[in-house]
Amino acid sequence: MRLSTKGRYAVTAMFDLALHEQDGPVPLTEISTCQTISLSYLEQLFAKLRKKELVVGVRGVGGGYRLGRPAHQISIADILRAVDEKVDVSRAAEDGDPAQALWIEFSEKLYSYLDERTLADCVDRPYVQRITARQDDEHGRGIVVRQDAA
Amino acid sequence: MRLSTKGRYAVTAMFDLALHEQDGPVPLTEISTCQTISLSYLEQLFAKLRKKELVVGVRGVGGGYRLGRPAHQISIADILRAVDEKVDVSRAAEDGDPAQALWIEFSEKLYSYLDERTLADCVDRPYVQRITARQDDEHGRGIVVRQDAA
DNA sequence: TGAATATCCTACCGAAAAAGTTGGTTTTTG
DNA sequence: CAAAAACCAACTTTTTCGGTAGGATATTCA
Repeated sequence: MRLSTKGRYAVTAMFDLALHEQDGPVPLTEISTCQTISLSYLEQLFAKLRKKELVVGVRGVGGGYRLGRPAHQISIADILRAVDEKVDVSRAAEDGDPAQALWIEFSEKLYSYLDERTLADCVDRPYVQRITARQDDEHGRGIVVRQDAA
Repeated sequence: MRLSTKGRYAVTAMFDLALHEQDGPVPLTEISTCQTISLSYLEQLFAKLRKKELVVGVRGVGGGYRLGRPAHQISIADILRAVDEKVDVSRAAEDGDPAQALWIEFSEKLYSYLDERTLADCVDRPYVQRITARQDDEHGRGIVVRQDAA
């Protein structure tokens, strides 16, 4: 189990894709500038996400990335596992140490918790829908904070 | 938020202390040999735990470490925060990016989940079943997907 | 008193991971 | 063709992880 800034980058990027799911593919340049992550680092993360089929790349002008499957079928744990590729929760399950056994028990609970949390759970809420609705009417999507919505 | 082998070391060590709470202080040499972690690395971790008053050191022969307070008052999140000392969950809360906002929302839920899991919960099972039964109507896995509770 | 046990403390080290950089190539659209 | 984008690989820098080394201090017990 691992959860660091790397995982946060991946999850927030996936949030972004989920938020703009109906607007066609989201280019990484947008996420990069919007979230101050280097483009190439994002590319490396998305290579892993694509390998796990959590995202689909669309090449060429107007391309970008889309979700690999519906948002309610992608859990946070899926995303973390994809970018970490270190799922050895049970490093020493057999040595009979009680404290180790308790850790395994705990981490399994944590995983099942993270497996229950889908992108749809996190994104589909009225508050966010209102925020993004303002952005989506414009095709630009560059700067997030607008002064007026004319 | 960060969760890696470092956090696991700290948590399992704290499990150990909680398990032997009534047997007097537990020396780090014991945890070290029992769990194949280097003594000095453990000492470094416990320096941080002691700074946050999660443990109390007892010097001299027959010494070791005891819990700093009752097991039901120490959460897993407490332990992780102590050894990570990087609690900047809200790295850019104000820049208005919806995806970032969603991450903050999510990580706060995760933290509150980890804050409810105390050492006592993990070590002393029957006691905990009562606690968690109070939290979510469904007993068992402790899956808290809904957050309607005000 | 002195030896043994243990916490406490500081500095340093090597390996690994994280994060970013550079410099491309393909694919697609206009 | 030019621009926008995914794709790809090699590289560098920075940080963290886990460990090593060498102590100092406190306590117990013979």
